[in-house]
Amino acid sequence: MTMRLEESTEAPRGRTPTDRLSVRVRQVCDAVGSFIEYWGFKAIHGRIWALLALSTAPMTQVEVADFLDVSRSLVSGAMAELLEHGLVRPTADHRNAPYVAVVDVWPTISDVLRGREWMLVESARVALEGAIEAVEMSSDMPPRFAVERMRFLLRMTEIAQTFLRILMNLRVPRKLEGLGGWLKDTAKFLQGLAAV
Amino acid sequence: MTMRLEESTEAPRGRTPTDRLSVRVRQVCDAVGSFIEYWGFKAIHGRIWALLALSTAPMTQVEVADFLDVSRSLVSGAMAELLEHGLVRPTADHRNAPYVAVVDVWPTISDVLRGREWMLVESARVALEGAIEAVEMSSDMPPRFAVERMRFLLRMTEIAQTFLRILMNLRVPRKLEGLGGWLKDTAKFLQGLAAV
DNA sequence: GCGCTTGTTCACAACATTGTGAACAACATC
DNA sequence: GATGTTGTTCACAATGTTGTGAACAAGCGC
Repeated sequence: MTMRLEESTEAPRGRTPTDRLSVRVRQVCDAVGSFIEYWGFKAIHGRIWALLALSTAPMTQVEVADFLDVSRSLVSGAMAELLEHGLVRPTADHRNAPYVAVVDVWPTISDVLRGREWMLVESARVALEGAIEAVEMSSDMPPRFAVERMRFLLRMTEIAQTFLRILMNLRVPRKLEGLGGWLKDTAKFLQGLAAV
Repeated sequence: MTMRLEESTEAPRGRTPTDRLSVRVRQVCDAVGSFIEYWGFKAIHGRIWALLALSTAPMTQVEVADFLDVSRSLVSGAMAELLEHGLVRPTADHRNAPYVAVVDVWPTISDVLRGREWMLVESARVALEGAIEAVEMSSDMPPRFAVERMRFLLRMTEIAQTFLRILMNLRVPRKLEGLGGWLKDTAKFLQGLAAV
């Protein structure tokens, strides 16, 4: 992963707007891009989504490409993927309809957790089960591998799966006021745990 | 990120052990590697750590390289980084002391959260503040960018920081029994939230 | 139809990442 | 010391990722 925290000082290529506000907005897009990149998407997805989320009007791919100073081909591909994930929506169903951001991103995060994280934990769990079985078969003396360590890790994968299952079913409040209370409860609870 | 869920069927290069148990253990190492790769480390880190964690005896770099079927140079570099992160420990302080895994990985996870995630959120927050200021300066009519959207996102970054702060101070129980109760409490709480 | 804009596709360039092998340095043992 | 083993470093190959530009397709307005 490349950390792109510094803003770019390169000369813009063409119709890229350079007024104070646009520059600031582009910085936000870059920051969201870096953030989202860390979570398994590509930076360009976050940049496009952030721009659409901040724009008052729907935007075409050309407008997005110009604003973000990237090629139209890059926007085209990324937009198709955003659409697939339901993170972006065309404002009509004809070809050239401009796009808006879908602000409620939780369903997508939930999908990502289900799709990737679950698979990773599950394959670790299966591998551990296989290894435990193999240890019990073998009659190494002295034993090369610690079966109780394996059982510990196996238990950890099961715990992780429990967590993921719960997270996947979690309903995060959509509105900010609801979220505030939700956050407060959760924070208080976690702080209690921190004191253990 | 490359998903390496299938096990390798290539012919081993040299002294790589191929008995049933070793193959299973190697599968576990690969699974842990894939998992940890997703969390911002390299797969090789996870593989080495898992191997040391499962091994009953401390291992030298050569033994690790042979078992995992990779070059010594790769192990050397990765081991240095693991040491730096405190995920691995030499069993003595002379040069050729074999290594063992540090099982308590929470401090490192905490460091990662502080180091990367915090920076990412913080730079987004700063960028948003800048953009909000720029909007208030400008007198666009009609406005091109939605300042209330920005405020919403700003609030989200602050919430994320609250969470991260709490997580960073969190004490996760070291022992499995303690962890069981901890997990149970947390799960119950989260399930409560899910019902909101 | 014709021109113009928009979106898509694809081959490729630029770059980053991961792992290798060979040369070397640091030790241990004889 | 000589010898062998272990760990480190570095230039590099192999591969993957990200973004480009040009060619093309699909619409829209005339």
